[in-house]
Amino acid sequence: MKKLPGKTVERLSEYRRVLLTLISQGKNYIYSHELASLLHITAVQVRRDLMLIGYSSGIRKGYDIRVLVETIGRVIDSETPLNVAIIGMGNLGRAVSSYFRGKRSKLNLVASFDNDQQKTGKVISGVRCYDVREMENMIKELNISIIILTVPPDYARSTCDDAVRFGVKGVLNFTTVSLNVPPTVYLEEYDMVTSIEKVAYFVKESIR
Amino acid sequence: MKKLPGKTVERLSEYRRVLLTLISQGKNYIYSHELASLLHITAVQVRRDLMLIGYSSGIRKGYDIRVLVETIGRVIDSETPLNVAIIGMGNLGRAVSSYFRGKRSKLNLVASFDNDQQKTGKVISGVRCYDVREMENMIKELNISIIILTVPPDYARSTCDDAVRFGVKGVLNFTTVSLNVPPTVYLEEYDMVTSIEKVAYFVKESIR
DNA sequence: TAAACACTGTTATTTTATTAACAATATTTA
DNA sequence: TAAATATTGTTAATAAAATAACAGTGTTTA
Ligand SMILES: NC(=O)c1ccc[n+]([C@@H]2O[C@H](COP(=O)([O-])OP(=O)(O)OC[C@H]3O[C@@H](n4cnc5c(N)ncnc54)[C@H](O)[C@@H]3O)[C@@H](O)[C@H]2O)c1
Ligand SMILES: NC(=O)c1ccc[n+]([C@@H]2O[C@H](COP(=O)([O-])OP(=O)(O)OC[C@H]3O[C@@H](n4cnc5c(N)ncnc54)[C@H](O)[C@@H]3O)[C@@H](O)[C@H]2O)c1
Repeated sequence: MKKLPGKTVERLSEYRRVLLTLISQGKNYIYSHELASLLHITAVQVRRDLMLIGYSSGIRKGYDIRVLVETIGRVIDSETPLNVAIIGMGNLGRAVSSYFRGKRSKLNLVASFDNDQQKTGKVISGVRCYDVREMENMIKELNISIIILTVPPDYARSTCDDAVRFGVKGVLNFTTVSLNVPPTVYLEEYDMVTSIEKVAYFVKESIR
Repeated sequence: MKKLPGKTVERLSEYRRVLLTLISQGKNYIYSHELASLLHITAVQVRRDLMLIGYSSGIRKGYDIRVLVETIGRVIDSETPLNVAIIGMGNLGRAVSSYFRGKRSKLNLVASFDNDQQKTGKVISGVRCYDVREMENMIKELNISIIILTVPPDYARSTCDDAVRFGVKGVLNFTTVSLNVPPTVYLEEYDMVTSIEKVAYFVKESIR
Protein backbone atom coordinates (compact mmCIF):
# COMPACT_ATOMS: atom_id res chain seq x y z
CA MET A 1 0.00 0.00 0.00
CA LYS A 2 1.17 3.50 -0.80
CA LYS A 3 2.47 5.53 2.10
CA LEU A 4 -0.39 7.42 3.72
CA PRO A 5 -0.41 11.15 4.47
CA GLY A 6 0.55 11.97 8.05
CA LYS A 7 -2.83 13.53 8.68
CA THR A 8 -4.61 10.37 7.67
CA VAL A 9 -2.39 8.29 9.91
CA GLU A 10 -3.25 10.56 12.82
CA ARG A 11 -6.94 10.22 12.15
CA LEU A 12 -6.74 6.46 11.79
CA SER A 13 -5.11 6.31 15.20
CA GLU A 14 -7.88 8.48 16.58
CA TYR A 15 -10.58 6.40 14.94
CA ARG A 16 -9.16 3.33 16.56
CA ARG A 17 -8.96 4.99 19.94
CA VAL A 18 -12.63 5.91 19.99
CA LEU A 19 -13.66 2.63 18.37
CA LEU A 20 -11.94 0.67 21.10
CA THR A 21 -13.87 2.50 23.77
CA LEU A 22 -17.09 1.93 21.83
CA ILE A 23 -16.38 -1.79 21.71
CA SER A 24 -15.90 -1.80 25.46
CA GLN A 25 -19.32 -0.16 25.69
CA GLY A 26 -20.88 -2.95 23.68
CA LYS A 27 -21.39 -1.16 20.39
CA ASN A 28 -20.85 -3.25 17.25
CA TYR A 29 -21.57 -1.04 14.24
CA ILE A 30 -21.00 2.61 13.53
CA TYR A 31 -21.99 4.99 10.72
CA SER A 32 -19.50 7.32 9.14
CA HIS A 33 -21.34 10.33 10.47
CA GLU A 34 -21.29 8.99 14.02
CA LEU A 35 -17.57 8.38 13.93
CA ALA A 36 -17.08 11.78 12.35
CA SER A 37 -18.96 13.64 15.02
CA LEU A 38 -16.93 11.93 17.73
CA LEU A 39 -13.78 13.38 16.14
CA HIS A 40 -15.30 16.75 15.18
CA ILE A 41 -14.79 16.09 11.50
CA THR A 42 -17.11 15.37 8.58
CA ALA A 43 -18.51 12.03 7.50
CA VAL A 44 -16.94 12.48 4.09
CA GLN A 45 -13.53 12.75 5.70
CA VAL A 46 -14.09 9.46 7.45
CA ARG A 47 -15.26 7.69 4.32
CA ARG A 48 -12.37 9.10 2.38
CA ASP A 49 -9.82 7.91 4.92
CA LEU A 50 -11.34 4.46 4.95
CA MET A 51 -11.33 4.41 1.19
CA LEU A 52 -7.60 5.15 1.29
CA ILE A 53 -6.97 2.08 3.41
CA GLY A 54 -9.26 0.00 1.25
CA TYR A 55 -11.84 -0.77 3.85
CA SER A 56 -15.39 -1.09 2.72
CA SER A 57 -18.29 -2.09 4.83
CA GLY A 58 -20.46 -3.70 2.20
CA ILE A 59 -23.51 -3.62 4.32
CA ARG A 60 -25.53 -0.44 4.92
CA LYS A 61 -25.67 -0.80 8.64
CA GLY A 62 -22.47 1.11 9.08
CA TYR A 63 -19.01 -0.29 9.68
CA ASP A 64 -18.34 -3.38 11.72
CA ILE A 65 -16.28 -1.82 14.48
CA ARG A 66 -14.20 -4.89 15.21
CA VAL A 67 -13.29 -5.42 11.59
CA LEU A 68 -12.51 -1.75 11.17
CA VAL A 69 -10.21 -1.72 14.18
CA GLU A 70 -8.46 -4.76 12.81
CA THR A 71 -8.11 -3.19 9.37
CA ILE A 72 -6.69 0.01 10.79
CA GLY A 73 -4.23 -2.07 12.76
CA ARG A 74 -3.15 -3.93 9.64
CA VAL A 75 -2.40 -0.64 7.97
CA ILE A 76 -0.79 1.47 10.67
CA ASP A 77 0.73 -1.11 12.98
CA SER A 78 3.97 -2.85 12.38
CA GLU A 79 3.60 -6.57 11.74
CA THR A 80 6.17 -7.39 14.37
CA PRO A 81 5.99 -5.20 17.48
CA LEU A 82 8.34 -2.23 17.70
CA ASN A 83 10.28 -1.60 20.87
CA VAL A 84 10.14 1.78 22.54
CA ALA A 85 12.19 3.48 25.26
CA ILE A 86 11.71 6.64 27.29
CA ILE A 87 14.78 8.74 27.96
CA GLY A 88 14.57 10.92 31.06
CA MET A 89 12.35 9.58 33.84
CA GLY A 90 11.41 12.91 35.41
CA ASN A 91 7.87 14.17 35.87
CA LEU A 92 6.89 13.83 32.28
CA GLY A 93 8.77 10.61 31.58
CA ARG A 94 7.06 8.87 34.47
CA ALA A 95 3.65 10.20 33.45
CA VAL A 96 4.12 8.99 29.90
CA SER A 97 5.46 5.67 31.05
CA SER A 98 2.59 4.82 33.36
CA TYR A 99 0.12 5.99 30.78
CA PHE A 100 1.54 4.39 27.69
CA ARG A 101 2.73 1.04 28.97
CA GLY A 102 0.61 -1.78 27.60
CA LYS A 103 -1.69 0.49 25.63
CA ARG A 104 -0.88 -0.96 22.22
CA SER A 105 0.03 -4.53 21.54
CA LYS A 106 2.34 -3.62 18.68
CA LEU A 107 4.33 -1.08 20.68
CA ASN A 108 6.30 -2.37 23.63
CA LEU A 109 7.79 -0.03 26.16
CA VAL A 110 10.85 -2.07 27.02
CA ALA A 111 13.21 0.31 28.82
CA SER A 112 13.84 3.74 30.22
CA PHE A 113 17.07 5.66 30.73
CA ASP A 114 18.24 8.27 33.18
CA ASN A 115 21.50 9.62 34.55
CA ASP A 116 20.30 9.95 38.12
CA GLN A 117 21.70 7.14 40.27
CA GLN A 118 18.59 7.34 42.44
CA LYS A 119 16.62 6.08 39.48
CA THR A 120 18.88 3.76 37.55
CA GLY A 121 18.67 0.07 38.25
CA LYS A 122 15.10 0.31 39.49
CA VAL A 123 11.72 -0.34 37.98
CA ILE A 124 9.95 3.02 37.71
CA SER A 125 6.34 3.44 36.60
CA GLY A 126 6.40 -0.13 35.45
CA VAL A 127 9.52 -0.10 33.35
CA ARG A 128 13.16 -0.81 34.12
CA CYS A 129 15.37 2.27 34.24
CA TYR A 130 18.91 1.89 32.91
CA ASP A 131 21.87 4.20 33.27
CA VAL A 132 22.01 6.40 30.21
CA ARG A 133 25.60 5.24 29.66
CA GLU A 134 24.17 1.82 28.86
CA MET A 135 22.07 3.26 26.09
CA GLU A 136 24.20 1.89 23.25
CA ASN A 137 24.18 -1.64 24.60
CA MET A 138 20.53 -1.68 25.46
CA ILE A 139 19.27 -0.11 22.27
CA LYS A 140 21.07 -2.82 20.35
CA GLU A 141 20.32 -5.65 22.74
CA LEU A 142 16.62 -4.87 23.06
CA ASN A 143 16.29 -3.72 19.46
CA ILE A 144 14.80 -0.38 20.41
CA SER A 145 13.66 1.49 17.32
CA ILE A 146 11.72 4.38 18.86
CA ILE A 147 12.56 6.75 21.71
CA ILE A 148 10.41 9.19 23.61
CA LEU A 149 12.62 12.05 24.67
CA THR A 150 11.88 13.71 28.02
CA VAL A 151 15.30 14.80 29.25
CA PRO A 152 16.08 18.39 30.33
CA PRO A 153 16.45 20.75 27.36
CA ASP A 154 20.24 21.05 27.65
CA TYR A 155 20.69 17.33 27.07
CA ALA A 156 18.10 16.89 24.37
CA ARG A 157 20.32 17.36 21.34
CA SER A 158 23.22 15.18 22.41
CA THR A 159 20.95 12.45 23.73
CA CYS A 160 19.01 12.35 20.50
CA ASP A 161 22.19 12.28 18.41
CA ASP A 162 23.49 9.39 20.48
CA ALA A 163 20.29 7.42 20.18
CA VAL A 164 20.25 7.91 16.42
CA ARG A 165 23.85 6.82 16.19
CA PHE A 166 22.96 3.69 18.13
CA GLY A 167 20.29 2.78 15.59
CA VAL A 168 17.01 4.32 16.65
CA LYS A 169 14.65 5.02 13.73
CA GLY A 170 11.98 7.22 15.26
CA VAL A 171 11.99 10.00 17.85
CA LEU A 172 9.08 11.57 19.69
CA ASN A 173 10.49 14.75 21.17
CA PHE A 174 8.69 16.34 24.11
CA THR A 175 11.50 18.68 25.05
CA THR A 176 11.37 22.35 24.14
CA VAL A 177 14.44 21.98 21.98
CA SER A 178 13.99 21.60 18.24
CA LEU A 179 16.09 18.66 17.07
CA ASN A 180 17.79 17.52 13.89
CA VAL A 181 17.90 13.98 12.63
CA PRO A 182 19.06 12.39 9.39
CA PRO A 183 16.39 11.82 6.75
CA THR A 184 16.29 8.12 7.52
CA VAL A 185 14.94 8.85 10.98
CA TYR A 186 11.41 10.03 11.60
CA LEU A 187 11.06 12.90 14.04
CA GLU A 188 7.87 14.11 15.66
CA GLU A 189 7.90 17.06 18.02
CA TYR A 190 5.27 18.24 20.44
CA ASP A 191 5.33 21.21 22.74
CA MET A 192 2.38 21.73 25.01
CA VAL A 193 3.07 25.42 25.36
CA THR A 194 2.25 25.72 21.68
CA SER A 195 -1.05 23.95 22.27
CA ILE A 196 -2.01 26.16 25.12
CA GLU A 197 -0.93 29.31 23.36
CA LYS A 198 -3.12 28.27 20.48
CA VAL A 199 -6.06 27.82 22.81
CA ALA A 200 -5.29 31.18 24.38
CA TYR A 201 -5.16 32.88 20.99
CA PHE A 202 -8.58 31.65 19.94
CA VAL A 203 -10.03 32.41 23.35
CA LYS A 204 -8.67 35.91 23.14
CA GLU A 205 -10.07 36.36 19.63
CA SER A 206 -13.48 35.04 20.62
CA ILE A 207 -13.93 37.28 23.64
CA ARG A 208 -12.77 40.43 21.91
CA MET B 1 -6.18 42.11 12.55
CA LYS B 2 -7.96 39.27 10.81
CA LYS B 3 -8.04 35.97 12.66
CA LEU B 4 -4.99 33.89 11.78
CA PRO B 5 -5.07 30.27 10.62
CA GLY B 6 -4.44 27.79 13.42
CA LYS B 7 -1.35 26.52 11.68
CA THR B 8 0.17 29.97 11.60
CA VAL B 9 -0.59 30.52 15.27
CA GLU B 10 1.20 27.28 16.06
CA ARG B 11 4.25 28.32 14.09
CA LEU B 12 4.31 31.77 15.66
CA SER B 13 4.38 30.13 19.06
CA GLU B 14 7.22 27.91 17.90
CA TYR B 15 9.14 30.81 16.43
CA ARG B 16 8.93 32.59 19.72
CA ARG B 17 10.05 29.55 21.65
CA VAL B 18 13.25 29.14 19.67
CA LEU B 19 13.83 32.90 19.49
CA LEU B 20 13.69 33.15 23.26
CA THR B 21 16.38 30.53 23.62
CA LEU B 22 18.47 32.32 20.99
CA ILE B 23 18.21 35.57 22.94
CA SER B 24 19.42 33.79 26.04
CA GLN B 25 22.38 32.64 23.95
CA GLY B 26 23.22 36.22 23.04
CA LYS B 27 22.00 36.22 19.45
CA ASN B 28 20.39 39.45 18.24
CA TYR B 29 19.47 38.97 14.59
CA ILE B 30 18.25 36.02 12.58
CA TYR B 31 17.67 35.33 8.90
CA SER B 32 14.48 33.76 7.66
CA HIS B 33 16.37 30.69 6.49
CA GLU B 34 18.02 30.20 9.87
CA LEU B 35 14.72 30.37 11.70
CA ALA B 36 13.23 28.06 9.10
CA SER B 37 15.85 25.39 9.49
CA LEU B 38 15.42 25.39 13.26
CA LEU B 39 11.77 24.51 12.73
CA HIS B 40 12.30 22.15 9.77
CA ILE B 41 10.33 24.38 7.45
CA THR B 42 11.20 26.65 4.54
CA ALA B 43 12.36 30.25 4.64
CA VAL B 44 9.42 31.26 2.50
CA GLN B 45 7.05 29.89 5.06
CA VAL B 46 8.68 32.01 7.72
CA ARG B 47 8.55 35.16 5.63
CA ARG B 48 4.98 34.49 4.71
CA ASP B 49 3.93 34.06 8.33
CA LEU B 50 5.69 37.25 9.32
CA MET B 51 4.04 39.04 6.45
CA LEU B 52 0.69 37.90 7.79
CA ILE B 53 1.37 39.53 11.13
CA GLY B 54 2.68 42.63 9.44
CA TYR B 55 6.23 42.43 10.68
CA SER B 56 8.95 43.64 8.43
CA SER B 57 12.59 43.91 9.24
CA GLY B 58 13.49 46.74 6.93
CA ILE B 59 17.17 46.04 7.15
CA ARG B 60 18.88 43.13 5.34
CA LYS B 61 20.66 41.82 8.37
CA GLY B 62 17.79 39.57 9.23
CA TYR B 63 15.12 40.12 11.82
CA ASP B 64 15.76 41.82 15.13
CA ILE B 65 14.95 38.94 17.43
CA ARG B 66 13.74 41.03 20.34
CA VAL B 67 11.41 43.08 18.17
CA LEU B 68 10.13 39.95 16.48
CA VAL B 69 9.39 38.26 19.79
CA GLU B 70 7.56 41.35 20.91
CA THR B 71 5.58 41.52 17.68
CA ILE B 72 4.58 37.89 17.90
CA GLY B 73 3.47 38.53 21.47
CA ARG B 74 1.34 41.46 20.40
CA VAL B 75 -0.41 39.25 17.90
CA ILE B 76 -0.91 35.95 19.69
CA ASP B 77 -0.96 36.97 23.35
CA SER B 78 -3.93 38.40 25.10
CA GLU B 79 -3.47 42.01 26.17
CA THR B 80 -4.48 41.22 29.71
CA PRO B 81 -3.20 37.87 31.01
CA LEU B 82 -5.54 34.89 30.83
CA ASN B 83 -5.92 32.65 33.84
CA VAL B 84 -5.46 28.92 33.51
CA ALA B 85 -6.29 25.95 35.71
CA ILE B 86 -5.33 22.29 35.60
CA ILE B 87 -8.01 19.79 36.49
CA GLY B 88 -6.72 16.45 37.80
CA MET B 89 -3.37 16.60 39.58
CA GLY B 90 -2.21 13.07 38.82
CA ASN B 91 1.01 12.15 37.05
CA LEU B 92 0.34 14.22 34.01
CA GLY B 93 -1.28 17.15 35.78
CA ARG B 94 1.70 17.55 38.07
CA ALA B 95 4.17 17.25 35.19
CA VAL B 96 2.33 19.89 33.20
CA SER B 97 2.01 22.13 36.21
CA SER B 98 5.67 22.15 37.12
CA TYR B 99 6.61 22.59 33.50
CA PHE B 100 4.17 25.25 32.49
CA ARG B 101 4.06 27.49 35.55
CA GLY B 102 5.68 30.84 34.85
CA LYS B 103 6.59 30.01 31.27
CA ARG B 104 4.53 32.76 29.69
CA SER B 105 3.82 36.13 31.21
CA LYS B 106 0.40 36.36 29.60
CA LEU B 107 -0.78 32.98 30.84
CA ASN B 108 -1.08 32.51 34.57
CA LEU B 109 -1.56 29.12 36.09
CA VAL B 110 -3.68 30.16 39.03
CA ALA B 111 -5.27 26.97 40.35
CA SER B 112 -5.62 23.23 40.12
CA PHE B 113 -8.48 20.97 41.06
CA ASP B 114 -8.74 17.38 42.26
CA ASN B 115 -11.22 15.22 44.13
CA ASP B 116 -8.60 13.42 46.22
CA GLN B 117 -8.59 14.73 49.79
CA GLN B 118 -4.90 13.91 49.99
CA LYS B 119 -4.28 16.60 47.42
CA THR B 120 -6.87 19.29 48.00
CA GLY B 121 -5.96 22.22 50.17
CA LYS B 122 -2.25 21.85 49.42
CA VAL B 123 0.16 23.50 47.07
CA ILE B 124 1.23 20.87 44.52
CA SER B 125 3.91 21.42 41.88
CA GLY B 126 3.76 25.09 42.70
CA VAL B 127 0.04 25.67 42.42
CA ARG B 128 -2.78 25.53 44.94
CA CYS B 129 -5.04 22.52 44.59
CA TYR B 130 -8.73 23.05 45.28
CA ASP B 131 -11.46 20.52 45.78
CA VAL B 132 -13.19 19.98 42.47
CA ARG B 133 -16.49 20.84 44.18
CA GLU B 134 -15.19 24.37 44.52
CA MET B 135 -14.70 24.64 40.81
CA GLU B 136 -17.69 26.87 40.18
CA ASN B 137 -16.67 29.38 42.85
CA MET B 138 -13.03 29.44 41.92
CA ILE B 139 -13.49 29.68 38.17
CA LYS B 140 -15.64 32.72 38.76
CA GLU B 141 -13.58 34.21 41.56
CA LEU B 142 -10.24 33.80 39.82
CA ASN B 143 -11.66 34.49 36.37
CA ILE B 144 -10.30 31.28 34.91
CA SER B 145 -10.87 31.20 31.17
CA ILE B 146 -8.78 28.16 30.16
CA ILE B 147 -8.55 24.66 31.62
CA ILE B 148 -6.08 21.89 31.01
CA LEU B 149 -7.91 18.63 31.48
CA THR B 150 -5.98 15.72 32.98
CA VAL B 151 -8.62 13.80 34.92
CA PRO B 152 -9.24 10.06 34.44
CA PRO B 153 -11.15 9.31 31.22
CA ASP B 154 -14.41 8.50 32.98
CA TYR B 155 -14.65 11.96 34.46
CA ALA B 156 -13.47 13.90 31.44
CA ARG B 157 -16.83 14.63 29.88
CA SER B 158 -18.68 15.72 32.98
CA THR B 159 -15.78 17.78 34.25
CA CYS B 160 -15.46 19.58 30.95
CA ASP B 161 -19.20 20.24 30.77
CA ASP B 162 -19.11 21.68 34.27
CA ALA B 163 -16.17 23.93 33.54
CA VAL B 164 -17.83 25.22 30.41
CA ARG B 165 -21.03 25.87 32.32
CA PHE B 166 -19.03 27.83 34.88
CA GLY B 167 -17.67 30.10 32.17
CA VAL B 168 -14.46 28.62 30.81
CA LYS B 169 -13.75 29.64 27.21
CA GLY B 170 -10.92 27.30 26.20
CA VAL B 171 -10.11 23.66 26.89
CA LEU B 172 -6.88 21.77 26.32
CA ASN B 173 -7.85 18.14 26.60
CA PHE B 174 -5.15 15.57 27.35
CA THR B 175 -7.50 12.78 28.23
CA THR B 176 -8.21 9.98 25.78
CA VAL B 177 -11.85 10.95 25.62
CA SER B 178 -13.06 13.06 22.74
CA LEU B 179 -15.10 15.94 24.12
CA ASN B 180 -17.88 18.22 22.94
CA VAL B 181 -18.13 21.90 23.65
CA PRO B 182 -20.42 24.65 22.41
CA PRO B 183 -19.14 26.69 19.45
CA THR B 184 -18.28 29.60 21.72
CA VAL B 185 -15.63 27.50 23.45
CA TYR B 186 -12.34 26.59 21.82
CA LEU B 187 -11.29 22.98 22.21
CA GLU B 188 -7.85 21.55 21.49
CA GLU B 189 -7.20 17.86 21.97
CA TYR B 190 -3.92 16.00 22.14
CA ASP B 191 -3.30 12.31 22.56
CA MET B 192 0.27 11.12 22.79
CA VAL B 193 -0.63 7.66 21.67
CA THR B 194 -1.55 9.17 18.33
CA SER B 195 1.85 10.85 18.13
CA ILE B 196 3.71 7.68 18.90
CA GLU B 197 1.60 5.62 16.55
CA LYS B 198 2.40 8.10 13.84
CA VAL B 199 6.11 7.76 14.56
CA ALA B 200 5.73 3.99 14.55
CA TYR B 201 3.91 4.05 11.22
CA PHE B 202 6.65 6.01 9.47
CA VAL B 203 9.36 3.94 11.10
CA LYS B 204 7.63 0.80 9.91
CA GLU B 205 7.29 2.20 6.41
CA SER B 206 10.92 3.27 6.28
CA ILE B 207 12.38 -0.06 7.36
CA ARG B 208 10.19 -2.11 5.08
C1' DT C 1 -43.38 -5.14 -4.27
C1' DA C 2 -42.58 -0.41 -5.36
C1' DA C 3 -41.40 3.88 -3.63
C1' DA C 4 -38.92 6.40 -0.28
C1' DC C 5 -35.04 6.43 2.41
C1' DA C 6 -30.36 6.11 4.37
C1' DC C 7 -25.86 5.27 3.84
C1' DT C 8 -21.63 4.22 1.30
C1' DG C 9 -17.85 4.86 -2.14
C1' DT C 10 -15.90 7.79 -5.39
C1' DT C 11 -15.21 11.59 -8.50
C1' DA C 12 -15.23 16.53 -8.94
C1' DT C 13 -14.71 20.95 -6.79
C1' DT C 14 -13.24 24.14 -3.51
C1' DT C 15 -10.45 25.70 -0.03
C1' DT C 16 -6.33 25.98 2.41
C1' DA C 17 -1.44 25.58 2.86
C1' DT C 18 3.00 25.47 0.90
C1' DT C 19 6.47 26.44 -2.34
C1' DA C 20 8.46 28.85 -6.27
C1' DA C 21 9.70 32.93 -8.54
C1' DC C 22 11.25 37.35 -8.67
C1' DA C 23 11.53 42.47 -8.16
C1' DA C 24 13.37 45.60 -4.78
C1' DT C 25 17.09 46.95 -1.99
C1' DA C 26 20.72 47.03 1.38
C1' DT C 27 25.43 45.25 1.82
C1' DT C 28 29.78 43.64 0.33
C1' DT C 29 33.46 43.27 -2.93
C1' DA C 30 36.41 44.60 -6.57
C1' DT D 1 31.69 53.75 -7.14
C1' DA D 2 29.94 49.94 -9.87
C1' DA D 3 29.05 45.23 -10.00
C1' DA D 4 28.01 41.21 -7.49
C1' DT D 5 25.69 39.25 -3.74
C1' DA D 6 22.33 38.25 -0.20
C1' DT D 7 18.09 38.87 1.75
C1' DT D 8 13.44 40.45 2.10
C1' DG D 9 8.41 41.02 0.82
C1' DT D 10 5.02 39.72 -2.28
C1' DT D 11 2.64 37.78 -6.13
C1' DA D 12 1.97 33.69 -8.77
C1' DA D 13 1.88 28.70 -9.09
C1' DT D 14 1.54 24.21 -7.07
C1' DA D 15 0.30 20.82 -3.91
C1' DA D 16 -2.37 19.00 -0.23
C1' DA D 17 -6.45 18.62 2.32
C1' DA D 18 -11.17 19.04 2.94
C1' DT D 19 -15.74 19.27 1.23
C1' DA D 20 -19.49 18.78 -1.95
C1' DA D 21 -22.06 16.23 -5.10
C1' DC D 22 -24.04 12.29 -6.50
C1' DA D 23 -24.68 7.55 -8.36
C1' DG D 24 -25.26 3.03 -6.50
C1' DT D 25 -27.32 -0.08 -3.36
C1' DG D 26 -29.24 -2.27 0.54
C1' DT D 27 -33.23 -1.41 3.83
C1' DT D 28 -37.51 0.09 5.34
C1' DT D 29 -42.17 1.37 4.72
C1' DA D 30 -46.59 1.69 2.83
N1 LIG E 1 6.57 18.28 32.40
C1 LIG E 1 5.91 18.58 31.31
O1 LIG E 1 4.69 18.60 31.25
C2 LIG E 1 6.62 18.93 30.09
C3 LIG E 1 5.87 19.34 29.04
C4 LIG E 1 6.49 19.61 27.85
C5 LIG E 1 7.83 19.48 27.78
N2 LIG E 1 8.57 19.13 28.82
C6 LIG E 1 9.98 18.96 28.64
O2 LIG E 1 10.28 17.62 28.90
C7 LIG E 1 11.52 17.51 29.52
C8 LIG E 1 11.37 16.83 30.85
O3 LIG E 1 10.47 17.52 31.68
P1 LIG E 1 10.24 17.08 33.16
O4 LIG E 1 9.24 17.99 33.73
O5 LIG E 1 9.96 15.62 33.21
O6 LIG E 1 11.69 17.39 33.79
P2 LIG E 1 12.42 16.64 34.99
O7 LIG E 1 13.56 17.48 35.40
O8 LIG E 1 11.43 16.24 36.00
O9 LIG E 1 12.97 15.30 34.34
C9 LIG E 1 14.16 15.16 33.61
C10 LIG E 1 14.73 13.78 33.86
O10 LIG E 1 15.83 13.55 32.98
C11 LIG E 1 16.92 13.02 33.72
N3 LIG E 1 18.16 13.37 33.04
C12 LIG E 1 18.92 14.49 33.17
N4 LIG E 1 19.97 14.44 32.35
C13 LIG E 1 19.89 13.28 31.67
C14 LIG E 1 20.69 12.69 30.68
N5 LIG E 1 21.76 13.27 30.20
N6 LIG E 1 20.31 11.48 30.20
C15 LIG E 1 19.20 10.88 30.67
N7 LIG E 1 18.42 11.39 31.62
C16 LIG E 1 18.76 12.60 32.11
C17 LIG E 1 16.79 13.63 35.10
O11 LIG E 1 17.46 12.81 36.07
C18 LIG E 1 15.27 13.61 35.28
O12 LIG E 1 14.85 12.37 35.80
C19 LIG E 1 12.07 18.90 29.61
O13 LIG E 1 12.86 19.14 28.48
C20 LIG E 1 10.84 19.77 29.56
O14 LIG E 1 11.12 21.00 29.00
C21 LIG E 1 7.99 18.82 29.99
N1 LIG F 1 0.14 10.26 31.92
C1 LIG F 1 0.22 10.56 30.65
O1 LIG F 1 1.30 10.72 30.08
C2 LIG F 1 -0.98 10.75 29.86
C3 LIG F 1 -0.82 10.95 28.53
C4 LIG F 1 -1.92 11.17 27.75
C5 LIG F 1 -3.13 11.19 28.33
N2 LIG F 1 -3.29 10.96 29.63
C6 LIG F 1 -4.61 11.03 30.18
O2 LIG F 1 -4.62 12.07 31.13
C7 LIG F 1 -5.45 11.72 32.21
C8 LIG F 1 -4.64 11.73 33.48
O3 LIG F 1 -3.56 10.83 33.39
P1 LIG F 1 -2.66 10.57 34.65
O4 LIG F 1 -1.62 9.64 34.24
O5 LIG F 1 -2.24 11.85 35.25
O6 LIG F 1 -3.70 9.84 35.63
P2 LIG F 1 -3.74 9.84 37.22
O7 LIG F 1 -4.69 8.79 37.65
O8 LIG F 1 -2.36 9.84 37.75
O9 LIG F 1 -4.35 11.27 37.59
C9 LIG F 1 -5.71 11.58 37.61
C10 LIG F 1 -5.96 12.63 38.70
O10 LIG F 1 -7.28 13.10 38.61
C11 LIG F 1 -7.87 13.11 39.91
N3 LIG F 1 -9.32 12.97 39.76
C12 LIG F 1 -10.06 11.83 39.68
N4 LIG F 1 -11.36 12.14 39.53
C13 LIG F 1 -11.45 13.49 39.50
C14 LIG F 1 -12.53 14.39 39.37
N5 LIG F 1 -13.79 13.98 39.20
N6 LIG F 1 -12.25 15.71 39.39
C15 LIG F 1 -10.99 16.14 39.53
N7 LIG F 1 -9.93 15.33 39.67
C16 LIG F 1 -10.16 14.02 39.65
C17 LIG F 1 -7.22 11.96 40.62
O11 LIG F 1 -7.30 12.15 42.03
C18 LIG F 1 -5.79 12.06 40.10
O12 LIG F 1 -5.06 12.96 40.89
C19 LIG F 1 -6.04 10.39 31.87
O13 LIG F 1 -7.29 10.62 31.25
C20 LIG F 1 -5.08 9.80 30.89
O14 LIG F 1 -5.72 8.94 30.00
C21 LIG F 1 -2.23 10.75 30.41
